[in-house]
Amino acid sequence: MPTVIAMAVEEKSPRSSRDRMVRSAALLFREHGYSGTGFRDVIAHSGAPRGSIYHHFPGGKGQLAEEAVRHASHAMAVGMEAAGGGGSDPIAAVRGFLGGWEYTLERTDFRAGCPVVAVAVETHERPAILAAADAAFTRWENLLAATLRRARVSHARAARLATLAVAAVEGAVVLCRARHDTEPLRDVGRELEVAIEAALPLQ
Amino acid sequence: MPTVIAMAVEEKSPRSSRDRMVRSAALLFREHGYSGTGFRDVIAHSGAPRGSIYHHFPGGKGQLAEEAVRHASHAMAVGMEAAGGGGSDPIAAVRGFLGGWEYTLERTDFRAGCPVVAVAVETHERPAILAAADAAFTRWENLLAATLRRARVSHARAARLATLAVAAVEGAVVLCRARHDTEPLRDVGRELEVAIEAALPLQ
Amino acid sequence: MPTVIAMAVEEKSPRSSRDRMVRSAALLFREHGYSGTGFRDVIAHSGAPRGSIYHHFPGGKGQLAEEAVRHASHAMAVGMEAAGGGGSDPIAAVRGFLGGWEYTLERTDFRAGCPVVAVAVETHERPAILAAADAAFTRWENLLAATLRRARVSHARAARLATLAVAAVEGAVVLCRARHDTEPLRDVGRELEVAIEAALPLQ
Amino acid sequence: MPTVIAMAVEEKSPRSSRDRMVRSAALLFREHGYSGTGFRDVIAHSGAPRGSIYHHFPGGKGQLAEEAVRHASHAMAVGMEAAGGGGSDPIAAVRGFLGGWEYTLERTDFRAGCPVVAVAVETHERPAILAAADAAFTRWENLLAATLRRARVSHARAARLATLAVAAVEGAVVLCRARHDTEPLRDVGRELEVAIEAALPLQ
DNA sequence: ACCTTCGGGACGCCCCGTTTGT
DNA sequence: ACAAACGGGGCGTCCCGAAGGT
Repeated sequence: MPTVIAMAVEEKSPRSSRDRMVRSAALLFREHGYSGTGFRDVIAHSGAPRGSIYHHFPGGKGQLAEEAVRHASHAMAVGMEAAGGGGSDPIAAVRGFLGGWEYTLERTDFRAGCPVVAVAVETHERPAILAAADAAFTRWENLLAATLRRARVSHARAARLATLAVAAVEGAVVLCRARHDTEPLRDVGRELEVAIEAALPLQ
Repeated sequence: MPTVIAMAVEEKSPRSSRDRMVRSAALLFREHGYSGTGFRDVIAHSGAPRGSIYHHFPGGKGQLAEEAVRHASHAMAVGMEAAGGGGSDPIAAVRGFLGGWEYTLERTDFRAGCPVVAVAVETHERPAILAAADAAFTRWENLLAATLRRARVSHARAARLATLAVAAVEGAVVLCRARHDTEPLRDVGRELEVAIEAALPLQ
Repeated sequence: MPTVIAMAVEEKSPRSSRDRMVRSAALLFREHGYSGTGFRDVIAHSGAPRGSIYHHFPGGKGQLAEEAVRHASHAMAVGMEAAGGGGSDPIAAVRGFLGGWEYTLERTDFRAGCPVVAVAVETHERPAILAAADAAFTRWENLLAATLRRARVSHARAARLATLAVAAVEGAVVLCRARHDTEPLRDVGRELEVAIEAALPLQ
Repeated sequence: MPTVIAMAVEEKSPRSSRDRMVRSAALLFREHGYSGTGFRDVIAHSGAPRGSIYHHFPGGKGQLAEEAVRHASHAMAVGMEAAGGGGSDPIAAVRGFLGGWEYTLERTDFRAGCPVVAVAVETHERPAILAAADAAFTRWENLLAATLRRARVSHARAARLATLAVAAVEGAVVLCRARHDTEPLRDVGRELEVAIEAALPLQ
């Protein structure tokens, strides 16, 4: 149910002013990237007061990005688990991961990609930003790898396949934005399913 | 021969002041992204005169990015062809593609990624920029797909596998930058090889 | 005894949180001026709690500055009296005044000047700040003038010489900071002594 | 002729946009100090365009301050020479120096002091700012010292008296601003004259 | 009484991508 | 082919309240 995943990322009910800023940052980063998103944009999008930024994020934009990445990481993980990430069907798990992006791309007319990737493609002074991005990717890989292992794929193979899936889907999202078409994501999905089925033990 | 590829991207002998700006833009985009790279940086890196920008690029920063993407697209394609992209060994072709990135990542201590991805993750007013990125990805896919077809993989399957390869490698480069480690790229490479071999017809 | 004077300004044992803020403000003003010193700096330097500012100083930064000037005025006056300002040797009194600054300049590597001057060179909305500065200068002049009168210098002459001394020493402190050298202060001291001796009645 | 001096500082006919910025900076620094004067104020006062600042002063505010100090230094020196600084009457030279400030203070209702002092009372990252202030003070001292030497005062004594005069006048300007009265300046002037006359050789 | 959280608009300096004159 | 000049926005920080906890 891709909608569920996307909702986990996008529709989380706004709570505090601070949370809204983090969520807005994630939403804006995935469209305009880190450098392309200004505090001004975050303020306008979240409706948060301007003077509160430094109060909530003394570490400045870097800290905001760090938390936005963690927020996106968590939201996606929750969505993946809801889509079967806790079970033993790796195909379903990958479909959930992939479907979430397909939904997001179409819903935003290919303006939005993955905020974690958007932050990770820029060199940052603050290494914690990249560390948060790494943690996000690793978490998603672990979710998929666990599903594969539950389907009796070997530990090492499961890890590699999970890395392949995360990398391929994230890469495909970029291709889709450039092509203004979800075909790359669907093609990647089909081949990932083939690769996973081939890795499953007989019966 | 990764070195050959990387050289094709990085060491192309500078010719005109205009070419140097395009090349510098590509080198800077892959580190700091589109918005994170200013004209000032391009000027400083290329040594070109300040006032020449709008003489050479009346379309402004967007035009420069467009040409930088085309430049990177071409350089990478040349490198891939040199690494076996013209032959009938798809494994070698993928290894060439992948090895180029591994070399670049390590040489720059993971500061540099793919300039095409860096440009594609931001929404642009000028659609031609994304079109150029799409053309780059498509060209690389076509190179790999042609190799697969020459190895007797069906047309449709070859296209999908090529898309998987480009998406997975580009995604893995992002993962590697976040992890400060080339392991994701190597894992992706191993699984891509497995998938390709499984797709080849029996002898 | 210059050390005594400086101690009176700098080492006064901290009492209440409020007093520490006033003292910190004086110490920071003499280095960075009024506009160059923010509440943030005062908080950090004094260790006072952030939310207490407007409890203790409802008049805001202006009130803090006013009290800082009064604090500095008093501390300097105490030091001058300790150095002979209560006696009948004007030369000793001037030496005490001057020596205090020489000590402060050297101890801070010429980063710190007179906080009263630092506040007086800026136009303020709140006139009470300048009034406090005027009171400080006047108090110091009166101390020196009283010593001169006790040495039998006429009332009017004593007042003028005291003004000269205060003005010259304060001006010399500024010159010393610019020159990163105490020579101007020493030169001014020598000439002030000559002028005072010339003003003393024979025998 | 104090008016002449003040005109040299204040009424210099504006030439380039850049010169107007430097002049405005000097005029604003003398009222609000270095930190109290923002680029916005300089822009508004000079009428210069905002975007030109970084073009004309790549060194930022520090460079602007440096040049403003040099501008003030030169203007004052020109005024002093016009008021007798080139002759052999030290009393006239001091009167010219002092009268310029008296005129400025009254004309601005004691809002304006010496821009060089205003800059020198703050600690600066850029040491060149303080160096420029030192050069200004030294230049003025040398002008007065030369006059004293021409009146046959010994080299060393002339230097010390010149330092006393510059320090006392600059200090007195600060006192006058605090007191909102030119009396300190007049008192200092009388005592400086006495001291200088005492230093002159008998006919 | 004392202190904290949170908020609030304005402005700090710097630098951006661009246009205007040669 | 280039330098000068331009207006707007970058992030960070300013000084100051409002509301509430202890």
